[in-house]
Amino acid sequence: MPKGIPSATVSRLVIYLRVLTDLESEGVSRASSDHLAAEANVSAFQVRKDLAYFGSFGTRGSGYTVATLKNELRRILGLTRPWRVIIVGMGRLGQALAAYPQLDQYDFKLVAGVDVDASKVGSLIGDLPVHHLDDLHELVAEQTVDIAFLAVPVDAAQAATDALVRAGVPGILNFVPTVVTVPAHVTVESVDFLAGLKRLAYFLQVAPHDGEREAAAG
Amino acid sequence: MPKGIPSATVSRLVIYLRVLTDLESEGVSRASSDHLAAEANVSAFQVRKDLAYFGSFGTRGSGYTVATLKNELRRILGLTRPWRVIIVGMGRLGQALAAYPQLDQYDFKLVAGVDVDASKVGSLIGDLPVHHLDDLHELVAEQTVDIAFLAVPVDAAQAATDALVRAGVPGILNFVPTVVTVPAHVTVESVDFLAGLKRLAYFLQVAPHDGEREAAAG
DNA sequence: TATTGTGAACCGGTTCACAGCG
DNA sequence: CGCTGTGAACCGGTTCACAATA
Repeated sequence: MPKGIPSATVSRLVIYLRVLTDLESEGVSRASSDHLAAEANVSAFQVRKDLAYFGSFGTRGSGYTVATLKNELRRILGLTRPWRVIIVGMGRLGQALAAYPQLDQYDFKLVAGVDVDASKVGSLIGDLPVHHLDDLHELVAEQTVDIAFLAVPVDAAQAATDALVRAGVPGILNFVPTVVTVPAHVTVESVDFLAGLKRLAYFLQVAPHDGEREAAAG
Repeated sequence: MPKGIPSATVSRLVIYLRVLTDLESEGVSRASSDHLAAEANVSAFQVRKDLAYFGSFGTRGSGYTVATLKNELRRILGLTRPWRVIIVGMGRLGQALAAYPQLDQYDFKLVAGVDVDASKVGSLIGDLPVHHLDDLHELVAEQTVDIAFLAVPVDAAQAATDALVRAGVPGILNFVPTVVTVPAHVTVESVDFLAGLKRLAYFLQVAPHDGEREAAAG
């Protein structure tokens, strides 16, 4: 709920949630900040400080209850209610995303694909109905879309983004290796593997066989 | 060359390089830090400070020469010499990566795929020969592999990583939504779209229709 | 006694103002 | 005169030490 949370903290909360999910599936029911920290590759201070932004979830002397903390993190991250998702751009990447399992694990619900290719529009890809970009407005209104995966070619990225903004989609997960500009009321999170690859090249070049790094990533 | 460069700076250098490439293709030959800053969505101070870590590339009074600065950034980022890449895990994602164009644009050369599925090993996917994971050591030695794209299932990620480390691959671009652990002499950069998606959910939930964000991403 | 929760110190990156220079 | 390059101020996130408490 509060404001002023470092975005690095949010990234780590996502990791803690993953760790807790793993621990739970291994039957571990309690864990200390030390334990969580080791699994997440951060310091125990960091774990406690990150959690402290949102409240007190542990028991002094004995640590955290895995199931409880996991649920708190899901709640904090907004992963308890369903998010309705469309995929914009049903090329190779869009199709790979459409087939990704695990998505409904946290209530991300793929409701449709969008493309401009007449041979795709109207068909099903996987079990996703593909609509034309021109029909975006109705689609978004009817399906109350929360999030769009942007997976179009670079040249089409800004135009598709503008269309999403006009249609009222509040969140965009951008897979396109370019900067897209949106008004302040729209949230964009980027997943740019080319940028990651170039950073990697830099670190390799600067410290050949001698760099330590574990980067969070969009 | 120097040490102690903020990794955020490296991320931004990648963006500047992209901007400069765009400007060059538009026939723009000179640009000020103000101009670059606007295109990259950062402040002009930031652009100058980032560049200052590596030297002086501009001309006082008239800005930067696009072509020159672009080449400097390519050199700084290590994008002038070829990088030899293998893809580990030739599932849907691995295949999408194998087909990605633009990769050789900066001299990233896909040399092979790796999988454990007998029906894939020995075949060509796209034009990539697929080897068995057990033959990784020879493959890496023969092909002098610099970078591995890790695109295996979550359960197999750490084991595949260990194999890459043993085989002597110095850099890993990790697409798997999990934390992989490596010794200090190996560099890992992660591209985790599920993490990005969860962060997006958080920002949407915390500031419904009222969040500004432009995230860098792995 | 063990481990959390947190105010304060520390550190590093960003912002800024201006000196340096074409 | 304009724009770059940079030392210094500022700010925010991380680290730490320790008080609180089961």
